Amino acid sequence: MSITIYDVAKAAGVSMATVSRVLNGTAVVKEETKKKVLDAIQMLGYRPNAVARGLASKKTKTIGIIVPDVSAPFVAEMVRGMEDIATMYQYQIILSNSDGQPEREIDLIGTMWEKQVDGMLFMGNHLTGDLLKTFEQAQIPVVLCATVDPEGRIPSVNINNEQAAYDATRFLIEKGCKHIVLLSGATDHPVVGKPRQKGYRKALKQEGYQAHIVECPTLRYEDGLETLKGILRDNQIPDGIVAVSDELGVAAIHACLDAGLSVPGQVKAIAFDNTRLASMVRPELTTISQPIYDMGAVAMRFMTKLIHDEPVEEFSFLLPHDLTVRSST
Amino acid sequence: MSITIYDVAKAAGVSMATVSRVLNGTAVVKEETKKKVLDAIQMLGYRPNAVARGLASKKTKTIGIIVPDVSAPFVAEMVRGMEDIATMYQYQIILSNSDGQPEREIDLIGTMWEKQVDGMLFMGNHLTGDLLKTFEQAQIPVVLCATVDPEGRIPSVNINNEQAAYDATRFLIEKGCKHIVLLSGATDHPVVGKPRQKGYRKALKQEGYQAHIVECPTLRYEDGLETLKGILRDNQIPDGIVAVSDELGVAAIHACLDAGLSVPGQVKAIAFDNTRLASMVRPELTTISQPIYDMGAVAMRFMTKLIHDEPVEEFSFLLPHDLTVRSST
DNA sequence: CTGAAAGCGCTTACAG
DNA sequence: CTGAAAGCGCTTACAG
Repeated sequence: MSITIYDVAKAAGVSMATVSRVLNGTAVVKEETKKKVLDAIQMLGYRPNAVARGLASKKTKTIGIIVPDVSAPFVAEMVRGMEDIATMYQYQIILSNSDGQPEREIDLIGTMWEKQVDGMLFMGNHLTGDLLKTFEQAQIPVVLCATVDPEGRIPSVNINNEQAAYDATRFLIEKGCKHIVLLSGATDHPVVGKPRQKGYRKALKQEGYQAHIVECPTLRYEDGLETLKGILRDNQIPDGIVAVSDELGVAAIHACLDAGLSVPGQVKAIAFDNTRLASMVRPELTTISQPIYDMGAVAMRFMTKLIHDEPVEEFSFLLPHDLTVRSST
Repeated sequence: MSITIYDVAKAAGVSMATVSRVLNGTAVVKEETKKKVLDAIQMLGYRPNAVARGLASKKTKTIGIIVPDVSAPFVAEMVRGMEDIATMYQYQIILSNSDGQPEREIDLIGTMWEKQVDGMLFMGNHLTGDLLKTFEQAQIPVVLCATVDPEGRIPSVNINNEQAAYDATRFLIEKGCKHIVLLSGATDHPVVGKPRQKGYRKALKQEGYQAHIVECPTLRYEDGLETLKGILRDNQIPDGIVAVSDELGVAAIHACLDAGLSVPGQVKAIAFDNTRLASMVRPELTTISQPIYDMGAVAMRFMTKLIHDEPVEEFSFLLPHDLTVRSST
């Protein structure tokens, strides 16, 4: 049998309510009584049962996090940011991977709901109607991270993707590139698709250059390599490449080098994210630096505000991005 | 107010106990009654409160995971393996980062204990006495992952690090290398230190070659680069490098290239882990492939066995490693 | 400042 | 096959 609040109360010669009060600091307790309680706790090695507390107080001090895949570096770093802030506010996290599958996402929301999480952080692709409905049913605060709700119904933390893509493209233009390919994610993707294509197009249009958008099935290196090889094989050799992830950017560099093209001499490459990978290639990758860790941290901080009913000014956060220039451009 | 089991019971015209039984399948329920209950659940959109269930049943269906840092690719992939198996067995995970700090590790164990996790998966460095004592107090199953207990008191999942280091070194020797440097972790580290140094030494000794071990403060790229530059600057140019992580391996390649040495022409490099990074460099990195995902999966699978008191044969798992040959050797 | 008691939403012997 | 009731270990009005 483990030690309960009852044992502590008995040992200290007070009521359970009093023990609870010193534990939670929910009311003033005479200094002397407090000391007796603390001593008893110490002596017995008592640890409060958070599950019982959760049932009684209807607050579990845990936040659910749903992401497509923790093993992706971008996601892992974001989760780290979330976790650090959660710890700071004495919350723990329940983490689940959805692989971006809508049914799984809904499933996970349900399970977390059953676990009575105090809030949920969500990273995904499209916000389907079913998803929104499930969030609504769960009746707990939700914050999106690196995920946009085109209709702004749910608070979210992102960068300005359109502007970032514009900046990246513009940078290549200023370096003298005229035939710039965009290695894009799925066109209908609300983060790595549409808005970045828009920013890219805008920059080209200003110069009257032709757009050349290629969708990659995923943002992973292997797919990037494949896609790029296809482009180079068709002899549509660009002089600039904007890739929507560092992995695609590295793939771009390698595909060019493998084809005998010099980087940044003949082809310049710029990417998105500034994960650690960007500096682990030669030439090192110029990239739009996203504050990935901060995005997770801000999302979690915002969550704590929502949970504690603190006043909030903003609703959709757009964190600043930056251009980290290295030797691939 | 949310819907409780009481509401369902009333709607179905049965007792709470019966609802509980159909929910958990803990006893046979007449087909007709069952249907009534299921209909009521459906109609009301009832979801059982897992916290209340946890309090009553003393099982929370959650596993605590403590790792140094999820944002490290090795760790992230391992965690993914854990999570997938947990999902398979209907468990959820609480994830925390310790940054390898002993006090923090002990703290986290305490918090997870309060949360009544059914078991804990632990990845860390040294198993201090305090740590072991805390595990013991918590009275729940613990499994180590990519972490060794030199005295075998706690079940664990690893590869045979000594053998792996031997294999890597031997491979370079067979490729003709005579001056092989080991880019090692801290010498007293029970995973990336001692055992790998031992395997390395053994392989060299067989040939009568001289050992040259250099400790890196961390296993990260930046430190590897720094360390390697020091070695090359001292004009102690090796013809082979064994690095204990892929990041160090990539650093080795780049340091050599930057110093005008050809890889694998003048210097051959081999590393550990086979994370995705290994194939994202040129030349691609030859590396000891660790079944990272599987290590996490096996550890979690073993945990489910411990929790359910299934008979277990083994205690310390040594998963097979492999040598993935690429172009850096 | 402190205590007695109800209640959080389940599970689980115990009866029948 | 099903129900009534105790109990899991806390918190929280309510009294005093």
